[in-house]
Amino acid sequence: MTAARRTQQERRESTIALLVDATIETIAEVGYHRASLGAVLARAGVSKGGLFRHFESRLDLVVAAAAEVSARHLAAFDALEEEQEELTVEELLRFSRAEARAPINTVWFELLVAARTDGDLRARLAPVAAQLYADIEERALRVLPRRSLDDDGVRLLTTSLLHMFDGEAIIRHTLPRPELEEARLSAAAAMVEWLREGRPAGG
Amino acid sequence: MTAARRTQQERRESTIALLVDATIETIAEVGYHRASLGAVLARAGVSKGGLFRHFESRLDLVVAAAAEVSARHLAAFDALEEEQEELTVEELLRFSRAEARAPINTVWFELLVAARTDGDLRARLAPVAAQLYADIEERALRVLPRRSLDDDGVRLLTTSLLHMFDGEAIIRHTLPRPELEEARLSAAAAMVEWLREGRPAGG
DNA sequence: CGTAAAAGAGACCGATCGGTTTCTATCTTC
DNA sequence: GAAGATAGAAACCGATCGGTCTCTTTTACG
Repeated sequence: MTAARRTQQERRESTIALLVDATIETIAEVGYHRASLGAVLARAGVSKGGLFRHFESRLDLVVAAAAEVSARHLAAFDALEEEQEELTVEELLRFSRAEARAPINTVWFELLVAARTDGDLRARLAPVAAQLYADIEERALRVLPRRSLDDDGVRLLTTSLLHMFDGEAIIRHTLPRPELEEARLSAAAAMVEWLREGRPAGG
Repeated sequence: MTAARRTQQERRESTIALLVDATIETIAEVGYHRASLGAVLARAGVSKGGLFRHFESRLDLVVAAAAEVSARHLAAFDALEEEQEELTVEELLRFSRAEARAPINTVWFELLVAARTDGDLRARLAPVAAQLYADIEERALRVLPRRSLDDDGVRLLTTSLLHMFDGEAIIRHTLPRPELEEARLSAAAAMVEWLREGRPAGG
């Protein structure tokens, strides 16, 4: 049972991918503070020696996981956009909410919350977060046809809704409120429709 | 240098208060997963024996801290309400945002995020969260005069704004965006004013 | 092939974790 | 005051943490 011969680069990249995937899954499953190297390594089927060959520290590994989560968010959106030419506001909001609730996004929360009290993590996470939001807002500007909303308005609206869905997603694990959540999505969709079309007067 | 004589009840309650306060401060400062018993005890100036006399486990201590955080939120609102008879919408929103950003509220986030992956914590936290939201919504219903918004509408609006401020507060530590945040508060205030007064048509 | 470099396995390290146990100090009750 | 109960201090426990070190396996290159 000899393993297929691989180049060093292939070996390297596949091990790194195993580790990053396992890190995301482990954090999603047991949380950041319980996602020990031991737990990650067991899941990845890699040894400590293998890990520290490619990552200088647990922090490095975790930052790589954050970048991967970020990339997957964007890829999910791009896939949606590709398979459906015209997206309604409600479809956009349902997608955003689903992403906020997705298991990989819990990794994002875990890291953001941990970053508050961990200067090193915060410093490393900041550029990843900045790039993610820039990419999200770029897509929002592209995909949301509108009459009376300028670019800054779209950015404000987009980030406000993301924050709302994020906040909802966090507490929902402990205090779910299905009726409120459904009403919230409908109300948000109505509001966005109304804002983009140009309100009758004042505001 | 003999200590003043205290009853057992006084000793007990003051020690418990020391521990709960220290737990809140420690979680706020270093996060949930680094708020070890050692760190809490050092801050409280209490020994391990003293802690385990009153709390069965770290979980018990942490749940007591959550309840205290919840009580302080409500007390802060009640104090605001008392010192100012008429509250404008903007004042209400600024208060809500300030509470979402307050150090003690970071304790709340830490626990909510940890609760997702910790069934015991989640089970213990759920009733505390349910009571807190019930109390918040009760106050919202009392304090928000309105024409065209029913009670469910107020609940939806209140929780949606809280979620938004919570989401903003979380990412703000890593990715602050002061201009957006200020615009967000203004826009939210305008929206609430408009909703409570009764919109001209449709929606 | 042989040799050097890269990748990976796993024993090992000191520190720290939550929790237990033992013993002392303080308070209550009579 | 003495006796019993409550509160608190601190040594101690096994487990686990992130990280290092040494050694083996796999690939690269002549």
